[in-house]
Amino acid sequence: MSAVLNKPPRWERRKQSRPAELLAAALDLFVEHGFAATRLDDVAKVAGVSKGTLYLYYTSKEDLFRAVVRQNIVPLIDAARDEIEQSSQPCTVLLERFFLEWWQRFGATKLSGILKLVIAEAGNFPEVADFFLREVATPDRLLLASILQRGIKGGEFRQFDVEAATSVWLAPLVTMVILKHSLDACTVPQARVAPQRALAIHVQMILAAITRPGQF
Amino acid sequence: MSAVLNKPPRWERRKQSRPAELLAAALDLFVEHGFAATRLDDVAKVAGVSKGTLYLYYTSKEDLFRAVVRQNIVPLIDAARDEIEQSSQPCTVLLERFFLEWWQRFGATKLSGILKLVIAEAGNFPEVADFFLREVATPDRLLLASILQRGIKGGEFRQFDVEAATSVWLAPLVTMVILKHSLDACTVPQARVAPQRALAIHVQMILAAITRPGQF
DNA sequence: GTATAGTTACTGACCGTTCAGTTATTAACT
DNA sequence: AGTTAATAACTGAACGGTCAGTAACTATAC
Repeated sequence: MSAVLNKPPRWERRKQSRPAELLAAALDLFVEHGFAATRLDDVAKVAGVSKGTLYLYYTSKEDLFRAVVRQNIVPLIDAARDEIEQSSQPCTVLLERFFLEWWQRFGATKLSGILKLVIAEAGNFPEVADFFLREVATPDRLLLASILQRGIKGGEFRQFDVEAATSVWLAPLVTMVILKHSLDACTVPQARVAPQRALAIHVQMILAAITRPGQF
Repeated sequence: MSAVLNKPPRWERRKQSRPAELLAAALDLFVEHGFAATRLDDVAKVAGVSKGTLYLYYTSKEDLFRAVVRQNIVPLIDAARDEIEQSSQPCTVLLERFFLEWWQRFGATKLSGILKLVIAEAGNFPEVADFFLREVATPDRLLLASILQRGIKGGEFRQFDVEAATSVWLAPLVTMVILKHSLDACTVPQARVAPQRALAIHVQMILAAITRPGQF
């Protein structure tokens, strides 16, 4: 009669780990379905809690989204900024690394789905787009610009319109991300150039265009 | 008392013109808000009818969308195909015209908002994306491919992987369209290269890469 | 006066958000 | 150690608003 049944509790209190688990679930679902089409019910279910719990930690869907970006993407930019500022490598090398690691650490991962989401839904959620521009896109452009500026100041690169160049040269990365998360993901297999190869050519063209001849 | 008040009718029966008016309204709203976020109530209101009337002419939201594409975009492709088949101009000229007129007749107009919509919502509405690929994207790629093939056969162009090239060379057009309809439209004015100039360089690079030296 | 283009009112599903109530956990007091 | 009171993490039903689609009705035009 008095056997210790020791039934497991219906749930546990894990205040420490809930936020991270919710963010992980939210990241996956936002990437898969976008902002509007992601249901908070589903986020909660994937995180193993009820929807009410989600609201204990985040005040709204948008708040949840901001937290996802701050946890997953903003640190990437901060780390990159540190590396660039610390580094004493030639700017040609810094520039190549910028593009290659942008793709490796961001473009090729599911994180890039967030960029696609923002671009796709900017019109319907302007505050979300504003937030992303402020905390991610603009800092990212400034990072690239800082490398270019340094290269010009140090004489490695010739002089040119840095602001325009950053926009233009980031565009191919954005395209690759968008295709990866839209048409590529859903239908007929399209003939596509491998990202690595496209990147290599991109960098090669840029360097050919701005490196001072005979430098070093 | 018996003054002829001559009150105007509360509405008119205009079976002929309703469909076109509904399509025009739908095009504008789809371009502005996307597929999911466009309300059929609003489409009807802009067209000057009630939502019930919309359902007299189109069986569903998706049906309405297909009609918008068939009325506005498919004819562009058919017209282009005719022009290309009829034309006896050199393929270098045909190729340049393909890109310039792609932009003029489609990219620069609000029609390109439909392409952005499809890319943005392909994941959530796979049937819509499939339809668009079948009736627009693939025929468009084949159009470009046909010019390239003809150029190769006629000796104007050297031999190369036409299928891969079409995908790659359409990508910049797609990027320009997407940027025009997302971040560009909503926030901080970004430094951007004018589409015309980007196109000119794009064409120039392609021709430099594939024209047989000394041809003509 | 009748066929039908058109309207209006409705249904049912969906989803972000809230909150009253429930349960695991901790602390306090025997 | 065992009982109990207090706390706070968590649940899930319900609310309020939205919207695609439907159906019952009405005015128009011939």
